[in-house]
Amino acid sequence: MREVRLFNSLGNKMEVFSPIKEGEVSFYFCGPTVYNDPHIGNMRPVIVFDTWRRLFLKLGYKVSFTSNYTDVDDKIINRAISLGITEKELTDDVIKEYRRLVDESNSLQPDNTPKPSVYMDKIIKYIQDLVDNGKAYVVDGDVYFRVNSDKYYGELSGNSIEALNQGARIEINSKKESPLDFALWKKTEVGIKWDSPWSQGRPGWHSECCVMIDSIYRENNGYIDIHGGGFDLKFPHHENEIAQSLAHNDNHLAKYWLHNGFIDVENQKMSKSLGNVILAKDVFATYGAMPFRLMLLNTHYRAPLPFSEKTISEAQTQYTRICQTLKQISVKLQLNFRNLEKLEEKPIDEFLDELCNDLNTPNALTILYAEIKNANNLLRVREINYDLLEESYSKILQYLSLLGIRVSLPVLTEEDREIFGLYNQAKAEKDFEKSDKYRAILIERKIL
RNA sequence: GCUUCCGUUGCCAAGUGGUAAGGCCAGUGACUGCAACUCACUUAUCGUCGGUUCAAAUCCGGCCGGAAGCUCCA
Repeated sequence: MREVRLFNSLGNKMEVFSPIKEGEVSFYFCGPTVYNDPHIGNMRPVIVFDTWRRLFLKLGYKVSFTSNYTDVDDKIINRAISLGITEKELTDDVIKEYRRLVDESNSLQPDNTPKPSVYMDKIIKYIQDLVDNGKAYVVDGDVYFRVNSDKYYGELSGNSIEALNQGARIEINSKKESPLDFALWKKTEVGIKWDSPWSQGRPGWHSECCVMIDSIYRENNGYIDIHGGGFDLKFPHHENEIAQSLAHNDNHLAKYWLHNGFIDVENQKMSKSLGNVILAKDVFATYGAMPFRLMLLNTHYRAPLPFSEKTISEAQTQYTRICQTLKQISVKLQLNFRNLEKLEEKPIDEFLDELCNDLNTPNALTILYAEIKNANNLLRVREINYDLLEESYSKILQYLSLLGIRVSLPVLTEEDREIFGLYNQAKAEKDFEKSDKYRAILIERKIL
């Protein structure tokens, strides 16, 4: 199998991918907290990790892809209260919208989409295990993880317990043994809560992913190949996940940790407090989901991505050109009675090499553009070489499929072919009035 | 303060030791009945100072500038 290199945040270096189980990839990325309309930043991991997924599938791996919806959270409770609806009504709505956006971005839906609310028994059991083995302790109905019990703590983020202690802010919560300890369970008064051995309350955010992975991938002792998420999740979220997994299963939860960069707006992180949040549905409606996806792939997934009117409309231009060329090829091939249903898949090694190098989509796109140019050159000559054109077409379609860029192409009917013939004939006879008429029809049918 | 990362042409963006990919915009030219599309050509020595090296955008150090994390956040 082709070698895949990926940058492992755990260790901060490039590594050759070697799956836990031959030929299989278990993949998890931290999904959204479903309390609000997803913004464009939420879509970056969706699209980035979907592209990774497509690559592994193409290479012949059996991929198990999981992404959670965090449906238990203070923000959810607060918003539900302010809207006067239940938490479930709110999260169901947001999940529905999120799934729609995933579809629209041409990302494959995950194989599993666990939610903490339905894993509550397992979460409680998991926390109890940590209490039992001394890695966690109970105070006043809260349960905290004992960070000092983990001598490797800080491995992922490059922090050390000493350094973190220095930088720690003054803690309001003095119940904890150490300011670095984090909550596994919190006793609560307000909002949805569950019974537990310690109190009525809710689990901490850091435990949820651990438990769901532990549960879904139990046969692997809760150890998966790849865990992804945004850069900001590295610390403390992922650090804490690793700490729990080490304490519970004696493994690092995932062999490879992948982190995608942020989308910046006006050179700053997009955040609610800055008031620069841009909703995915708005961008999709204005510019289209495919240009948005293309814009993301224009930049390497680990790099920050500046979002602006300029970057998105540039991607729109690029997308339009790709579509235009592809449509022209498709029509030409159909007029030549080529069977587009059963295209022979031409090798695309060069392209795969780029993606296999830590998903270098910018370089992969360079290859795509070269092929587009090649196709355009094939199209503009008088005597078209249909074999070469078909080969080019096959490659471009494969490229786009790997990148998850969807293009809608016309399927010619008998009538279409006829009109096309008449159009060409009129043009040859220099009857431009007639040819303009046919051209208008062809344009209306989205063939030209 | 501590941790992580970044600084490449007008804009976006690859390249991470062997002499600067690609895209957008712009300009020139070509094709064309008109329009659209398309094609060809043109445009940077890599924040800065110093070091290592036969050779550095690429490694090391200082400085300047920017972002993120340390607190809910993709």
